[in-house]
Order: sequence, then C-alpha cells, then structure tokens
Amino acid sequence: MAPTIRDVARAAGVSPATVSRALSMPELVRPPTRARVETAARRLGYHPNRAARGLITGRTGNLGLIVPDLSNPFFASVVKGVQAAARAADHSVFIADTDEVADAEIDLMRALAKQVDGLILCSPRAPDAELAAVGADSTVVLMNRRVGERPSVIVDNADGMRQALDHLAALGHERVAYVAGPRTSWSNDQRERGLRAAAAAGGTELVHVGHFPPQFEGGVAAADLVLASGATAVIAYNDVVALGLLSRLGARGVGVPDGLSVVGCDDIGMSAMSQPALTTVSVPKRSAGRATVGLLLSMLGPGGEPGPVHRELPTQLIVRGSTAVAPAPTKGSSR
Amino acid sequence: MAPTIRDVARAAGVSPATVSRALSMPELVRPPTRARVETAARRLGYHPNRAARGLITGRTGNLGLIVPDLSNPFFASVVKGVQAAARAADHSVFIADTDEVADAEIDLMRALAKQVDGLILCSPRAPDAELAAVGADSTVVLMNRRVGERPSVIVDNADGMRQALDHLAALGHERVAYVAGPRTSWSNDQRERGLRAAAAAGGTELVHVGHFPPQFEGGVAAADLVLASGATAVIAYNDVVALGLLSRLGARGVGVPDGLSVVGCDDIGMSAMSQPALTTVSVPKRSAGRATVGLLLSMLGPGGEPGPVHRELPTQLIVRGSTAVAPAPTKGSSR
DNA sequence: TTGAAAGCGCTAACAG
DNA sequence: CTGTTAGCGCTTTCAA
Repeated sequence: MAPTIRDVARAAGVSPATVSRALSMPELVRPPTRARVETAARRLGYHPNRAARGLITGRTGNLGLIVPDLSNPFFASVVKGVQAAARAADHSVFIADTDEVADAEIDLMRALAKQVDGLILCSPRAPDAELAAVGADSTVVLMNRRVGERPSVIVDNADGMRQALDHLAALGHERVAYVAGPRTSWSNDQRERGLRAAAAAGGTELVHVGHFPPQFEGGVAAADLVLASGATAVIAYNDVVALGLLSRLGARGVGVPDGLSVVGCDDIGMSAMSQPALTTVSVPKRSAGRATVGLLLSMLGPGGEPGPVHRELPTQLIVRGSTAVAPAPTKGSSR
Repeated sequence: MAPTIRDVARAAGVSPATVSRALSMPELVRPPTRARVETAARRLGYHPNRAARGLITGRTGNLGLIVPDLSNPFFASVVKGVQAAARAADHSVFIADTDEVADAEIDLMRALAKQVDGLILCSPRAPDAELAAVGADSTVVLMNRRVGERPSVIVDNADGMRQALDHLAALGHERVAYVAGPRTSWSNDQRERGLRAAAAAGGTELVHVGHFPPQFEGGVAAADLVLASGATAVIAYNDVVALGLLSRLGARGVGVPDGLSVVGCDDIGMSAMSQPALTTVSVPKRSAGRATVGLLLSMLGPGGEPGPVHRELPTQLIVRGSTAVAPAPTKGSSR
C-alpha cells in the first residue's frame, strides 16, 4: 500500500495538515518542521494522491486532448507540443483519438470532461452546435478551429495558401487544382477561402477537386482527377494527401515537378524526404500545441475567465523540389 | 456545478446508497426503484465522479501508456490499438512521450503510477533494474520488451529477421548489412540476435553498421557506411530508418533495388508508398496494443495476479519493390 | 430491498 | 506556526 499523508505525519511527529502545508505551501511552515516533513516524505516515498486532492480542490492536474487521427504525423507533433507544455506545468494528459469520427468526439468529450481541468479539442469535426453544447460547462480550448467566442489557437491558413498560390503563379502556373480535405474540417474551409481570395486577386484559375479523406489514400484517389483537370500545379489539403498524390503520379508516369507541380501543407517530417522533396506550407505544430496548453492553463489560473482569447500563429511556405516553372501549355490538355 | 449522487438521490426520493447501487449493481435494487433512479440520473445528466469512486474502490478506470516517440508511426499505431481496447473497456488512457530519453521514462512512470490502475511501457529504454524498481508496486505490463517475469506482449522479432535474411539469401545476396537501432532497445537486441542466428544457419555474411537513432536522420547517416561496407543488401532497424536510407541512397545516385536491396521493419503506412515500395517485416501494431490492454485488464480483474503472463505475436515479411536479385559482384566492391 | 454511518486521502477553514 | 475539525463524492459495511 502506498504511504498516505498520515503515515508521513506520524513519521514526522506532526499533524496531517502540517504535512500538507509543508508540501504545498512551504512558506507557511517553520523551516525545521518543514525539513522533518520533507525527510519523512522522502524516506517513505510519499507522493500525494492527486485524485484525493482533486476531490477537494476541484483541480485534478489533468488535461484532455482529443485529436482526429494520431497516425497523421501532423497530430503526432501537436501532441508532442501539448505533452511537453503540460509536463512542464506538472500536468498529465489524457489523449483520445476519434478516428475522424465526429460522434466519437462528443462521446470522448463527455467521458473526459469529468476527469480533467480542461479540454483541448484539436481540429474537431463535429458541428458547432454540438461542440458548444457539450463544452458549455467545462473549460475547453479549440485548436485549428474557431467557434463563436470560445478560446482558440489557430494558424493563418489563408495566408499560407496565398503564399503557395503566389509562388505557383510566379512560376507561371495559370491553372491550379486544390485537393480538398474533409468537409467538416474548419482548416479545409479556411484554406479554400484563402485560395479563392488569392486566386481572384492574382488572376489564377482555381480548380476545386472533390473532398477527400485527409489520408494517403485520399491523395492517391485524387491524382487522376487532378490530371484530368488540366491543371499544371496542385495544392493538397495537407502533406499526407500530397504524398498520396506523388505516389499515384509516379505510377501514372507523370514526373513531378516537370509534369505537375505539387504543394502540400503542414510540413510533416516526411515531406522533406519524399522524392522529390515536397514544397509545403509549414505550420508551427509543436508551438501551437504549447500555446494551446498555455492558454488553457491561463484560463484555469487565478483570474478565472479572462474573456475570450484567440491566438493565431503564422504559416510559412517552404519551397522544395516538387514545384517548378509551368510546362508549356499542351494542346487539348483540358481533356 | 455537476450534479452529485446526492442530487440524484433527492430527485429520486431515495438515499445516495441506493443510487450508487442502482447504477453499479442494478440487480440489487427493485426494478421500480431502479427505474426512478435511472430517470432522475438521466434527467440531471449525472455521471459518477471517477476520482471519488477511485478513492474508495482503489480503481480509477485509467490506464497509462508510455512510448518513446509518438512521431514514429509505429508507436502512433500502437497507441491507436491501446486506445481502442481501453475505450471498449470503458477506460481512459494517459499517454506520455519520452522523446527517447530513458530518464524521462522513470519520471513519467512515477508520475502516472499514482493515478492509473495499470501502466503499459511500450519499448522502454531504461535499464532492467530501474524498470523493476519503479514498477515494483504498480501493475505494469511491458510491450516490446521482456524483463524477468514481468507480464509482457512482444512480437517475434527474431523470426521476422530470419524471414528477411532468408529472402535476401534466396535472391543471391551473400553480404548483408544491418543498420542497428538504439543500444537500449530490446527489440534491436532481439533483431540482432535473430539475424546472427539466421546468418550462421544460412551461411550469409552479416555486417553490423553502428547504432543509429531510430529516426529518418539515422538512416540518412547510415547510408554511406552501408555503401562502404560492400554489402549488396541492407536490413534496417525499422522502416523509418529504412526510409532515411532510401533517401540518402537516392541522393548518392544508388538505385534501389538494383544497386542495393533494402528491407525495413514494422510496416508503417509510409513504407508501402515510398519509391520504390519498401520490403518490410510486418509487425501487428494495433493487435499488440489491444493484446497488451487485454493482458493488463485481466491482471486487474477478480483473480488478481494470475502469475506471469507472456504473449508473443507473429511477424511477417512483406515483399515489395525495394529488394531484388543481387547484382553481379563488382571487383573491389569492398573498398 | 433500502437507509444510516463510516471513511477512502486529502485540504481548508478555524482555533489556538 | 500548528493542530483540530469538517467534508469533497462516492461506496460499503451493518442494521433495519
């Protein structure tokens, strides 16, 4: 049986309350007493039971994080950022993976909400209303999504897309395809908007290619549609999809970037290592994770609710080998 | 404020004890009473506070999972398997990433041990003794490692390596390099042993190439050493390393599989999509995760400690494009 | 079959 | 500065 606060109290010859104080608010205890307590605690290998503490303080020291798909390296990175920040603040984190199923999100929110101080929803797919309903009575921070006035950390998707499109336009591409991600993805929505705005501003023709799951297979499936569209360049919802494109393009014998230029988004590790290396819009994944934890903890802090807080992080185009000057227009290329 | 058991009791006109029973041991409560309680609970949106329950039952309904690196897709898959099984058993899971730092493992074990019913250590890097010391008084299951009689779930690494080497030998390769993973990795150790045994049995010459971090960069760094070794084929510690090899080999102008055959291990998603697709030893990642949770929960069940339990899952070579018949021996190739 | 009472391990008043 | 008391939300004897 793990030692309790009473064991320590007995060993140190003080009351449990003093032990509690010596450990959580040392300045309220006379140094000699404190020392006795600390020694006893160390000797017995005492660590306070957080559940018991939480019962009375109302704080568990735990955070919850819900992500759509851990096997997407983007989310893996975010998780690492969240972890690091949480650990630095002496918090543990529950992680749940929804497998891109919106309903699972709601279930998991409910399940986790009871046992954490705050919840981070990363790229949630559920409708605004459901999110708002379930999150009403718990501290929730959104990441990669903005819903009403709820606190959130997002990245500047629109600007990233603008950078990508400007880059392609500067290379002479006049017809660019966008391989869309999930309809329920807020990021996808932002990216589409940013792209439309940039296309209108720059006179580039934008071709929207259906919605695809944000996975490798999604890119594989999209590739043929992109080729048929007559576009000379393609921007994918994310890097994983872009890698899928690359794969299928290779199989079709289309050279990248000579036959088609490809741009991804997220800058996952793999994007630098593909053949050719993928041009991509870099998103600060770790930082976003850390920032989200920071925001969440600040909300839990003394002040309580410091009003709606929003953070937006910048994105940056990384140019690599998968984009090049547009090929000379081919007759009937649109067929 | 979330409703407590007393709120429900009042609403249903019964005592808190009855509510507790109606919800956890329904058969001990008369149907009409039970119905009243259930209705009241549902109406108030009552969910028992697990921390409070845990305080008395000694069970939190939480599991802990410690992995070396979430950004390795191998671990991401394992996590998904663990998650799925845990959720099916109505448990939540704390996840911690050690960034391949053995000390962090021990710290995290201590931190998590207090708040979970059981702990899963996936591919732990810490020395046996430390693992044993910290894990002494908590329920721990190891994955991808065997330490004494501690319960564990592993895969048949040695057999996987044998399959890989036999495959290469059948293709005519006589000199095969192995790019080793971390020294502290038990799996790496098993793979080396399996390889040595198979090499001895089949008369293949095995070249051991230094220890490298189990990351893409590790493979990149190893590639030149492999080329200098005069081997016509190489087996990498895992797929991520193998992909690093592929990348650097491409940069060096060495064709795969014609210039060098490459085999990985784990069968992460990316391995099927590389150019050329990677031949690899498939490891049942999800299943292993699920099996580990199953084992852990069985240990927590009624019987308590049903003695040491070990599970070993099979591995299977997946032949893809990255291996081929050995090139004709080149004069002075060993230089 | 149900209720009253005790207590899990801890912290937060309130005295002293 | 330290000890006593009460109680967080829940389950579990023990009686009724």
